[in-house]
Amino acid sequence: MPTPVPRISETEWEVMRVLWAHHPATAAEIIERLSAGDPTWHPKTARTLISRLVDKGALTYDSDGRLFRYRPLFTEEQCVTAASASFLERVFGGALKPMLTHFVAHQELTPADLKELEDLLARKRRRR
Amino acid sequence: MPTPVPRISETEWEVMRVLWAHHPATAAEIIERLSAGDPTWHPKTARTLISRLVDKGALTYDSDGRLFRYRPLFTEEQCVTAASASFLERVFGGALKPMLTHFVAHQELTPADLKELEDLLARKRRRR
DNA sequence: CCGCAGATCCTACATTTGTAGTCAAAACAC
DNA sequence: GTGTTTTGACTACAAATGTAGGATCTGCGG
Repeated sequence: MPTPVPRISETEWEVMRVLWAHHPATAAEIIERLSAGDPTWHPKTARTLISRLVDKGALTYDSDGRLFRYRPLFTEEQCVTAASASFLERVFGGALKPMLTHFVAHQELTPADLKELEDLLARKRRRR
Repeated sequence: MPTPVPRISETEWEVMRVLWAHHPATAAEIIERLSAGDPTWHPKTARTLISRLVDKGALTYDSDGRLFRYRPLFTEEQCVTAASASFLERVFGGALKPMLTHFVAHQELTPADLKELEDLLARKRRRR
C-alpha cells in the first residue's frame, strides 16, 4: 500500500508550498522564497522545518556535493486532499454541504467565480 | 474589542460540538454523549479537555453546589468561521475558489445538494 | 596554507496536544 | 456515621510544534 500522506503542520505548509511551486530547491533557495513572502522568517527556523519534513517523509533530497536539493514526496493535490478531509471531519463533523454553504455565504467571490462554480455543480449534477 | 476565538484543537472540537448541541451540561453528561458516539473516550481525558477549554476561555460554567454546568462562550458559528479561515489560509493560501472546486470535485454530493448549492450561488450572483 | 562564509548536523527549550493517573472533599448508600 | 462513589483539582508524561542556537565541516578568496 502507498505510504500515507504525513501530517503537515501549519508552518510546514509554507515550506511545502514553496517546494510545490518550484523544485528541486536548495535550503538557501527555499529560505529565500519564504522570506520574500514574509521577512520575519528566520533561516534557522526554516532549516529545522525542512529537516522535520524530511524526517516525516514529506520531503527528500538529492545531494549535490555537500548541497541538498529538496523535493516533495507527495503532490500538493495529495496533501490538500488529506488536510481537507481532516478539516471537514474536525470542524463540520464530515458534513460537506454545510461546509460549502458556510464558505459561499461568508466569503467573497467575484461574479465570474460564482458562475464558474455554478457551472461546475451543474455539470456534476447532470453527469449522474 | 471582543475576545478573539480561542484556538480549539482536534479532540477539543468534539467536546465543543457536544456542548453546542446541548448546553449547559455537566461533565458527566458531556462524557455520556461523547462515549455514546465513540466508546473509546476515556472519562479522564474528557475532563482534562473540558478544563483546558475553560482555561483557554472557550467554555465557562455555573456552579450548582459542587457540580459544574458548562456552556460555550462562543457560538459554533464563530468557531467554525475562525477555523475555516485558518484552514483556507493554511492549505489553499487563502484562495477560496480553488478550495471550493477541490471539494466539489473530490467529494460526494447528492443531486439535491448540488442543486441547492447551485441555487445558492445563483442567488448570490444575482444579488450584486 | 588560513580563515571565513555557508551548509548540514545536533541540541535546546517552552507550548500545545493527547491521554491519563492521583488526591482530597463531598455526597450517597446503608 | 463509615465505606464507597463522584467530582473537581492537581500532576504526569510523551509526542508534536514553533522557534532557534551551537558545533562542525569545507570549499573559496587571498
